[in-house]
Amino acid sequence: MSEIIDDLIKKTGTVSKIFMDREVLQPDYVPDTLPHRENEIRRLAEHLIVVARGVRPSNVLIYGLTGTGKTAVARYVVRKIVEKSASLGTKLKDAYVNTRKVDTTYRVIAEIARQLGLMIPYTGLAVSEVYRRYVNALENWGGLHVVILDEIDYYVRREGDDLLYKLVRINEELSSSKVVLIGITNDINFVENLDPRVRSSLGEVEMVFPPYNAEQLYTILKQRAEKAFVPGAISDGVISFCAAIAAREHGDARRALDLLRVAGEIAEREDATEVTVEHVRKASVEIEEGRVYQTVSFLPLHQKLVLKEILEIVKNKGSATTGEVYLAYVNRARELGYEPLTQRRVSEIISQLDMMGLVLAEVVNRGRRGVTKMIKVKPDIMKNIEEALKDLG
DNA sequence: CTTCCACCGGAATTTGTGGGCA
DNA sequence: TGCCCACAAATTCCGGTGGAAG
Repeated sequence: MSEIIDDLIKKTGTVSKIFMDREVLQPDYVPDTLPHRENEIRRLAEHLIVVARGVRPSNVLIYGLTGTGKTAVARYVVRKIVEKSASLGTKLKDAYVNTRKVDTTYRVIAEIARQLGLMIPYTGLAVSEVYRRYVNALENWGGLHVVILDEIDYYVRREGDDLLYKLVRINEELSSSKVVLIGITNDINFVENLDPRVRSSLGEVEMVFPPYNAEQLYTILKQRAEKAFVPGAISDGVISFCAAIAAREHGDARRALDLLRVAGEIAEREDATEVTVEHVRKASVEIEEGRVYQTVSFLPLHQKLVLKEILEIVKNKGSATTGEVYLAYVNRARELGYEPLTQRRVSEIISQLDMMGLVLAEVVNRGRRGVTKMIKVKPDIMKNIEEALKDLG
């Protein structure tokens, strides 16, 4: 046992043969330069720079698929301008909220207020109270608050656009201070469901981020790789292989960087001196397997039970329906001494499992035999799921 | 052409927990 | 102390639905 630990310490404790600075490849790392986004940076900066004269710029809406640098550009530009504002003597602060992670109205405003320096308890207050405190704090402070709302499409889909409406009109309540919104979304169509007033205000300025192509991904990876890896530990060919894989999957730079990092980690684990194409292939598999295993093992009890029964039925018959799964689930739950959930709930759980990519659930119409979900499981992840489900016995 | 199955999925409501404020 | 609040999971209620069987 202790040899294993010693061995690990030796490996990580000594200088790595592969990594020079693995931080550079972490998803939350914001690099000093963002290649192929120079135009977007300039446009956003030009738009926001009027804050230097104490003027409030109009709100901005940024579109683009995942991993196209929307968040990085927005945060980068805002950060730079806030840094500059100190020397210009303008009062400027920023707030960044990912509304997919911070996913209720209360938590979004609370988070914005907190980043202005307020102390807001994480529950107990009314939403309107938090809003009031935020407005008061803004008035007392008398500056300009740049608020970045990331992934707002997810938020609006769940909670509606009431909060957005309030935020968009917040300046009417303020005299000494101002708020600027920068909205970021993956979904171009989501604006159509917005209240017209919100749409026109938020969309005063719109920016679209196109996906990266393989060539651009290559330069991005190359730039990071030079900082992240020991010289000679990775070749251009391997980098472009990563870029090609990611480009095939909609030009997602985050994916490409993940791939590079995990490939490096595998190489390190194997005690290799160089990252090879083979390591990248393994990384690609490992990322997927790890994702499946992780999501399954963190599933709550009843979700696991449902998934288990789905697997059971699919193994026998190739596919399952909601009714079959529910029946099997109820029996199993009783057997184990748990009170079964209702069918309505189980139906929802199946939909959730589908969204997580663990099963494929398609709503099908079987004529007189009713409407149900045809549930299947991709054969290549079945073993992974079973492995993660072992503890259910 | 009509019926009618076996669910779907939206909406409202409940339950239980953790907490704020005066 | 009493009243108000947020929130996730679950329940209750119920109006659809679309195509194979009749």
